[in-house]
Amino acid sequence: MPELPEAERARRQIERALGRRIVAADDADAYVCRPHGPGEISSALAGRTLTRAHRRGKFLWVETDGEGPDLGLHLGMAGSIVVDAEPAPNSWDRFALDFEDGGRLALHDKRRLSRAVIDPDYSHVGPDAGEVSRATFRERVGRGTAPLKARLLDQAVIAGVGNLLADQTLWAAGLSPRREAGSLSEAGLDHLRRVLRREIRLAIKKGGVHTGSFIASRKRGGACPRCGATLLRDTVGGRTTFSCPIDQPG
DNA sequence: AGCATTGTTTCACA
DNA sequence: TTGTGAAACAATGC
Repeated sequence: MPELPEAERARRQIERALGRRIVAADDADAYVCRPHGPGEISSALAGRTLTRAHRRGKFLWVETDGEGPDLGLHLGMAGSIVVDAEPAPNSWDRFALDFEDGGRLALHDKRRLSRAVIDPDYSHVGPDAGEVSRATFRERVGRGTAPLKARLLDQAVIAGVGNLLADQTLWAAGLSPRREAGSLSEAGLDHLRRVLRREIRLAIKKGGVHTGSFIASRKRGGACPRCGATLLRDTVGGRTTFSCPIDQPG
């Protein structure tokens, strides 16, 4: 599920764990915790306290007290953050922090594409899609010959837009996913940014990108919620893409 | 059985 | 430089 709205909800979960002393970390999954070896994250965090939870796009990091390191977290394709829940027998907890008070913060992921890293390098990540200024959005998104959707999905351009949010936003803005990014006018870019911010805000409020008004119809043979036309399915930017041939002409 | 998948990174290639 | 496509990663669901 994780796109920007899910990552923000995860950040808010992490906030519930601030101020509690860490006893140990379960970092046994060497793939999720790469490049760290077993025990490395645990020894880096034991005795520390989480102080602030941050997010840019889908990338999360948590500060620790004093000279402690940051803990970087990413939800990958299917991860979520669960605080103070009993680990079920067959829970897919790929990483966890155990607190002195008996509580627990778990990175839950049926797949294993999520990440936990000490002092993550997020220098390649662009400005957050929900906070980027109008001027910055214009100059970063409104350039190049790539399809507009590919531009939106590029986390180095702006951070946080995933496949579903991209389709939802482009549909709501009436723009074709294949539209050349650099061909949009300033007014067009401003409109796109407004729509994107609205969709992000709605998705955070309603519980995730899957609540988008377009997403329920986003399947083979689905009909456009606005005009009823059969949706177009193809591949843009390497990802399966649905759009309305009538309402997203260009 | 086979294919698709809400993400990221890397690499070959145009 | 810029962009594209594919592969790899892991595991589940249809």
